[in-house]
Amino acid sequence: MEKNMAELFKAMSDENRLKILKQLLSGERCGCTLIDKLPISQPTLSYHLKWLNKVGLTTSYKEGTWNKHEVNKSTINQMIAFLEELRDTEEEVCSL
Amino acid sequence: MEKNMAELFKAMSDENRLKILKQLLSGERCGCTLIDKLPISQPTLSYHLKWLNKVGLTTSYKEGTWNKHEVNKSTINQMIAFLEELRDTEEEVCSL
DNA sequence: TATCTATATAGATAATCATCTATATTATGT
DNA sequence: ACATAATATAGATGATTATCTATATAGATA
Repeated sequence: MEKNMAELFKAMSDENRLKILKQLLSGERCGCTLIDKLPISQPTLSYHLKWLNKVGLTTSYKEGTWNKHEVNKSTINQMIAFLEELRDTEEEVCSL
Repeated sequence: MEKNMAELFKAMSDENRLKILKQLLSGERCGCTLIDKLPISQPTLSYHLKWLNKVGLTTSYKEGTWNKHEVNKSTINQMIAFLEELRDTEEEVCSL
């Protein structure tokens, strides 16, 4: 669990992947629509979508010719929980 | 603000930087103590601390020979806020 | 079957990254 | 002034990354 946190953050460390996530959450569902609003080629989009899937930030399913993508909100919640826990880590008493 | 979110996530995308942050929050304050619990060399630690500083996740000040480091919790809060906003992005109505 | 559309894969490339060793710098204490 | 301790910098290196073009695959339809 801890182990793949770094990987989740890495998935979010790319400007285009962040845009993809945002678009997916705004209602977009398929690559062919996403691509119009991104400054990257179709193979690069495919690469990023695979990345997001691999780390569990999205899921996808085929529907005819196209792929529908969905954001896995529970993964985002995991990240939030991790950051909150990190933020609230208590300082050890008696470190001197 | 949006612009450097990706960079903040990248700062968190490294296992050793995460460990550093956690140690800092647990009360550790100087590199000489941090290094003992990390599988990296001193110059590499220096590199990571610089990274964390650069993106605003930590601040540091000299105290004699050594550097004291502190985590900037407000930056962590920014990240949490960003993720919450992302998670709660509303689906557009009438996308058909 | 031939064609069009959506997506994936292969292969190449330039840039960035994490890491090391060796050395320099800076501050303390003798 | 010298020695020690903490930290930084320089330079090198192998791995990973994001990107491209060209091509392949898969599904839908005429």
